[in-house]
Amino acid sequence: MPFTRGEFTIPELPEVETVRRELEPWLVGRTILQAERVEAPPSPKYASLERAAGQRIGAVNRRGKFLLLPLSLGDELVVHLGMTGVVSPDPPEAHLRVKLTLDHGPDPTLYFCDVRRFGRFLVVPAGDYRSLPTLHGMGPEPLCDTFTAAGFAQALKRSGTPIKSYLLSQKPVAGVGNIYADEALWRAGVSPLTPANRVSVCKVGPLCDAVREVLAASIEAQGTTLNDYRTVSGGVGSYLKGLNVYGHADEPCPRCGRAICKVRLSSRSTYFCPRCQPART
DNA sequence: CGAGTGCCCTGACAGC
DNA sequence: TGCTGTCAGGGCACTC
Repeated sequence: MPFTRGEFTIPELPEVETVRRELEPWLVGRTILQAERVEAPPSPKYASLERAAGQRIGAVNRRGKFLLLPLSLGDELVVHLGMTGVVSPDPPEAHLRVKLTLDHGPDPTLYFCDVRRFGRFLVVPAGDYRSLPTLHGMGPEPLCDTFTAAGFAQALKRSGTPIKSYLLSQKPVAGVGNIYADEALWRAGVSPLTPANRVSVCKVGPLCDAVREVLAASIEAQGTTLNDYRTVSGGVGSYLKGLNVYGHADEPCPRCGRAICKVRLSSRSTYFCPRCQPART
């Protein structure tokens, strides 16, 4: 689900999945004739991009917030939208970073626009994610059967870092961003500051469920929000309405009425209810 | 090696 | 009006 701030939409996992579904029918089977870096200096974020030329796109997959496009000559195109990345068949007015020329067919040019340059658009040997440590060490997909309470419990034992920080690392489960981490922890009644390996046993299952529910609900709301976003800026309100704690500092907790607290954790804004999410060991 | 910090990058916005 | 400072955050380099 997109989180709209001003004119920008922060891509969360559901939006990346939406992008994947849009790219699939467009790109699968097409051959990349040319891959160019535009308005961007050489950078690891666009590593080996030119290797994509001459290769056919075999699929459009997703892992967490990464898009993975296996190519015909043994490489893989890795795309991360970062904060402001947009993939489109139409040229952007500014901030164009990558241009892919495709073989014959509709919409023969793919433009990657990224205002804040947090995104990536690079080529690696297929499955070789050593240059992308987060992808390399990524946990199970939250909406797949591979994400289980038992496995989640095992993962949480491996770290003493605050549970929210650990969720953001993508290691215990893939695709949880700052907003969803706060919302899931609130739903489960777990303090974001609790060390991962001290989350009480009886809370692991609920937190596992909360992660799934928050992401599933956001996917459900995606269409509506996208429509609003396209029409005007109404998408902001409709999405924010669905959030219980994120962005609601000093407002009453929807569950107990106590004021929502805002703190900095891992250089991220963190919102929680001190009553519903007590810090206990 | 785990944990913590700060950088990247740009635009919106508040305050003076 | 126009300038300055602050905020936003996914991933990763760096330090301890």
